[in-house]
Amino acid sequence: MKIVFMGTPDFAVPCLESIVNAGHNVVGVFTQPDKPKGRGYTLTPPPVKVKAEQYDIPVYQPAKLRDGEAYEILKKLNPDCIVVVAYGKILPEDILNLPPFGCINVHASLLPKYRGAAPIQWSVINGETESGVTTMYMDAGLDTGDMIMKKSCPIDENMTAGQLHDKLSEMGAQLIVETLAAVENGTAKREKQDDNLSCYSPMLDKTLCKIDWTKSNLEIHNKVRGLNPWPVAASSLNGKRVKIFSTKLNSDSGAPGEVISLSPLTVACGQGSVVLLELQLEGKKRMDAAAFLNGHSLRVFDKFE
RNA sequence: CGCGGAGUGGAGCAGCUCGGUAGCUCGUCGGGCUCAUAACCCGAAGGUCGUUGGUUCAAAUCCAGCCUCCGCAA
Repeated sequence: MKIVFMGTPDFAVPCLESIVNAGHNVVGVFTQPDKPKGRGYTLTPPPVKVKAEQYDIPVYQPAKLRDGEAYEILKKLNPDCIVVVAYGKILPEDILNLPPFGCINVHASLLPKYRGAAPIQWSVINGETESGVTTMYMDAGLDTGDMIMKKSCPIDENMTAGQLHDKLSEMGAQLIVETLAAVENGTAKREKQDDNLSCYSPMLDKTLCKIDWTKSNLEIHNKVRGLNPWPVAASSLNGKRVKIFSTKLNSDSGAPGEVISLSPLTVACGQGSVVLLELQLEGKKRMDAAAFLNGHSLRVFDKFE
C-alpha cells in the first residue's frame, strides 16, 4: 500500500521500520518540527525524522495541520492509508477522511483503558499487571476510534516504564504490519470502544516526580518505576534534590521518609518501606546505593523529604 | 552565547578559600580471630590529582584555553 507515516519519538521508529520492511511504499513522513533540546538548546530532530532520512523518505514538519497546507501536501501524496504513531498532533477531520483506507493509529495500551498521552507510564504508576498495544481507525476524538487489533503483555512487578515502552514499541511494530495486511485485504474488524471502561492518561508533569513518603511502599515503588527513565521520581535529602531510579519493596516500617537501615539503604513509607537501589544527587552521576553511601555519610533516622 | 555543579588509586567522596608530606568510607590482596560470617582485628598493593599552557623556588590548590560528565530549564 501507499502509506504516509506520522510519528515523532523513539516509540514510533520500530513501526516505521517494520512498515518499510513489510514492503509498503511509504511516500512521506510527517513529524514534529526540530526542537531546541538539552544543554545549550541544540536544535534536535525527532527520532522518526532521523530514521526517515535513512530511508530517503521525504519528511514534512508542519507546525500546524489546520491551515490547509498539510492537507494539500497529503492530497498530492495521495496515500491509501495514513499510519499515526505517537505523532503528538491532532489530525483535523478533512485529513482523517482523506485516505481511502482511513487513518490508523497505534496506541500503547489496551484500549479503551489509558487513552491519551502517557499510557505506558500511567499503567506502571497505577500498578497494572497487564498492558499492550491497540490499533484503531482514528476518529475525531482522542484515542476513541474503533479498534482493529490488540496484543497484550504482562507488566512485571519490577518493570520500569522504559522497559515496557521498548517492549510495546516492538509489539506495536508487529501489530501495525498485521493490521495493515488485514485492512488491505478487507478482513480487518471494527470494534467499538466501551466508553464506560475508558480512562485517560494525561501527559506527565514534573510535579509528579516528588515522592510523598506517607504513601504506601507499593504506591511509591510503582511511581519510581513508572517515572523511569523519564522524568524520574525525586526526593530531597539535606536540601539537595535526589533522583530515585529504582527501588525494591520491603516490609520493615518506620516514620515516613526516615532511613531505617543502611545495608541495604531502606527508607520507611506510610506503609512498609522501600530499599533504594539506584539514585542520583543533583549535579552528580547516577550510582547504586552502596556507592552513594561510601561518599555520603548517611545515618539511620536521616530523613528524605 | 539559556542557568548551574563536577572530573583526585577499582567505586563514592574530602582536601582547593589561606600554594609546600595524597586523606576518608568501601572494594581488592595477604594474615589473624571465629563453629561461622557480608562481622571484627592487623598489614599491603594501587594515584602523571581530566587535559594543555601560564604564574611561582614550589601547583590537586592560583590564572587561561580545551575535553568529558551531570543537575535545572526547554
